[in-house]
Formats: sequence, C-alpha cells, structure tokens
Amino acid sequence: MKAIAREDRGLPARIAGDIGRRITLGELKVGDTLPKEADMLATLGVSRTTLREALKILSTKGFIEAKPRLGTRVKAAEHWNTLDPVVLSWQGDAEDQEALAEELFEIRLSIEPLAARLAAKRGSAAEHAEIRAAFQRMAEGNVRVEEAIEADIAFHLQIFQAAHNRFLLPVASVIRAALSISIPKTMAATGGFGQSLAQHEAILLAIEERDEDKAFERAATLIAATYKRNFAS
Amino acid sequence: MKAIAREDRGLPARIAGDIGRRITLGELKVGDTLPKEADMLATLGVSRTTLREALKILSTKGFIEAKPRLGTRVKAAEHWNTLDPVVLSWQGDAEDQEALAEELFEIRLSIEPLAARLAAKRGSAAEHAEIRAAFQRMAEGNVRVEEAIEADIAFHLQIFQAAHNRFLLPVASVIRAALSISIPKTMAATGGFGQSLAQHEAILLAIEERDEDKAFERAATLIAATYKRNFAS
DNA sequence: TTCTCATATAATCGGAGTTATTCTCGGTCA
DNA sequence: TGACCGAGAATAACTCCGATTATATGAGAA
Repeated sequence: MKAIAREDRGLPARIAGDIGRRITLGELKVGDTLPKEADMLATLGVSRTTLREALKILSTKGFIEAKPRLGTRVKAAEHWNTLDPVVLSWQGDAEDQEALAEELFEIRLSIEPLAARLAAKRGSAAEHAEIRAAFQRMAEGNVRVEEAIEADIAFHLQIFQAAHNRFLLPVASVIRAALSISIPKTMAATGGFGQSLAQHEAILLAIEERDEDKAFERAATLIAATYKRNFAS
Repeated sequence: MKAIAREDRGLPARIAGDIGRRITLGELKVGDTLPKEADMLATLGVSRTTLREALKILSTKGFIEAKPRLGTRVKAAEHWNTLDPVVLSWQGDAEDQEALAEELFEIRLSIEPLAARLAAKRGSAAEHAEIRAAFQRMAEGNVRVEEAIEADIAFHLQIFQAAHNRFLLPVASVIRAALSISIPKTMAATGGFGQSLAQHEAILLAIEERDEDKAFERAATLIAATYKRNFAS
C-alpha cells in the first residue's frame, strides 16, 4: 500500500485519482464528455496547471482523450492501462472485485511460471541469492506478520528481476499490489504459510539447479494452489 | 504506426518523446538529474505548462521522479512502463533491438496461448465471428499486402478481446505494435502467409469448437513457429 | 548528536492569447 | 429535388507567462 500511496503525492495525482475512480465505478461512462476546462477549474478550485496535469495523467493511462471543439471524453476500458498499480488501486472500490481478482490470477498462472523458467535460465548467482534470502526471511518464523508478507512479496519480485525480461516487470508491479491483498488471505485461511512454504522452497531449488522445466512446473503448482485457496468453491 | 502517431499529438507529447528517447538510448542515465525547470524552459523555448505536462507524462510512465530541492531524476528501467506502445516506440532506436524482440516473443509465447484458451472458454458467438472475419480477410489473397497485414493483426487482437480479461489488453496493445514489424518480416521470408495461414485457421477452429486445450496448444505452436522464423539460428 | 532555520527547487496559481477541430450554412452539381 | 462539397464561424483545448506557495535538503547552532 505504501508504494501506491507514494504515487498519490501531489494535487494533480489526487484529482486524477478522483476522476479515475469515478470512471472505474461507472459514474462517468465511456463516451461521456467531461465538463469543459473552465467549468472544472471553478468546480475543483484549482489552477489551470494543476487541472491540466491531472488530465494529462488520465490521458497517459488511457482513460480520457481531449480534442479541441469536442471536449474531453472518456475512453473505452480496453484502452485503460490496467497493469498500472495506480489504476489497479482505482479499481479497488469497483463492484466486480471477485472477477478482477480472478482475472489477475489467470495472468499470474501464465506469467509467473514463465518468470521462474527465465530466472532459472538467465538469473545470475547474485540474483538467485536474493531469491534465497527472501525465502529465508519467509521461513524464519518471524514474530511480525508484516515482515513475513513483505518477504513473500520480495520472493516473487526477485524472480521477476532475475528473469531479465523488461516486459515482465510491469506485470510484476501489479502482482505486487495483488499479493499484498492475497497473501494475508492465504495466511488467515491456513494459519501461516503452511503448505505454501514448502512450495516456495521447491521453486527456489529448481531455479538454483537451473532446471527450467521444473521451475516452470512448480511455479504453476504454487499459483494454482493459491488460486484454489482464494476461490474455494 | 498510425495508432502510435496519434499519441504523439501535442507539444508536451513531443517533448516527452524527445526526453524519453534520450533516456532509452542511454544518453540520460539512471539517477541523472535533469536540468532544473527554469533552465529547461529556456533551452526548449516552451511554456511552464507545456514542460510540466511533458514531465508529467514521463513520470506517469515511470521514467522520472521530481522532488523539490532534489530536482528531477531518471528512474531505473525496472520502473518503466514498458508495455506502453508509446514507450515501445521510444525504444525503437535502441541498440539491443534483437534482445527486445526476443523478450517480447517470450511474453507472447506465454500470453497468446492463454488468450486463445480464454477466448475459447468465454468468447461470445459474435466475438468468434469477428475472429473468423479477420481470418477470412487474411485468406482472401488480397492484392494489397497492407490489408492482409491489418487482417492478421486484427485476428490476434480479436482473440484478446474475446478473452474477457482486462489485464490482457495492455499486453495486446504492445503486441499490436510488434506485429506490425514482425508480420512483414514473416511474409518476406516465406513469400506470403504460407504455413502460417493454416495455423491461424487451426486456432480459429479450436476456439469455435470451444476446445480450450486445443486452442492453447495451437496458439503456442503458431507463436513458436513465428519465433523461429524471426530468429533463424 | 539533534534541532532549527535558511535556501534552492518543484508545485501551484490564475489570467490571457493562440490554435485546431468540428459544425453549420450556403452554394453547386447530378 | 437531393446529395455533395467548400468556406467560415464557433467552441474548446492548447500554449504562454510571471508570481506565489510548499517542501525537502543541508548548514549551522545548541
């Protein structure tokens, strides 16, 4: 959460967040035209610079498009930069929370095994050591639950780092945000890491052995197990 | 290309592009501090509003971070929003073009089969018809090569649409940009779609039959074949 | 060391002029 | 009569500008 909070610094970011949330909530529908600049200035009580920066943030994330004479219109959801952690946080209040989480798991189920495979293939010894360090922090049986959660998140992110694929990193950033929600859920359900700890270790060992297929398969197993815990049918 | 060109509208976008390219090219290194606002205003000859919007674009894409007293610094590549088509276009001049393309293929090899599976599972009849329509435009043996390429791109994108997973769409947008480069390569190598056309049809049929596993496997086959054509060893 | 304060820098402000796109309307041609 | 086109008006975003405010850092004092 802290990482997301940092992005909310500044007046433009807050205003962009307000409008962004109104869009994800459906209060502002696709194709709607926002009030014209002069009106919004009066309504929000901010300067032109601030408002324009806020709108620039939204257009960069694919939420709106401004054209002279036409005004500023809301773009279709397919253009939204959904992998942006900030955008994910905007969707935190939406109704279809379950569907959102499930869609994210579908991605993880496909991406994390790939990351594990690439980490086994291309990760440096130093990077493998980082993954191991994160695992050991998980296994230490910390008193503080938060530290264990942080370690779990670090474990997954270090794998992404070791994969040396720059397209993977944006996905990792949104997974980080998701993990800070799903891990506490998992721990609450099982009273600790439980089975999950052994599965993490299995992935670690496969990566260290540079056994690509094994790393791939074990990562898939872990995500699938997590998925089932979060969507007990 | 046209889709990317549209995003370059406006003075702030052009300036952001200039700076963004200088960052991806390594001319501006990670941790470097940009000239202070007042200096850049003089150098670029634009207004404060324009410059601030340009910097806001770059910070939204994770390229820079501005702090009072400290200045505006270039962030590490791991924070870049690499899946943004605009960012991809900035990297078009970078040296490691081969590595970039290969990393993108790694992602496609993992994501597109998933998209095909989900399209088979959740795609509506209308969406399946869209995929078929795109395939038929490919198969028609058009005189205009560009139309065939557009149809090929549409085929892949329609599958993403039919998958009904909002996290998949940002990946699709960058794949679109990549396809407009790789498809002509493929066609030049084989003198048309060649084998590729039959593979597309196989995917289409599996999706229409709603055979998830078959759709998954055949999509993987297509991407792997394309990969080999582009990286003949 | 720790706290306070000066200072450099980005952040915000608000008013005015410019530019680009669309819409309208009048005219022309089939 | 109907559809098509080009010039112009209208509207909204775009750009510019100079001043003020907030904030983070580093120096200096306690």
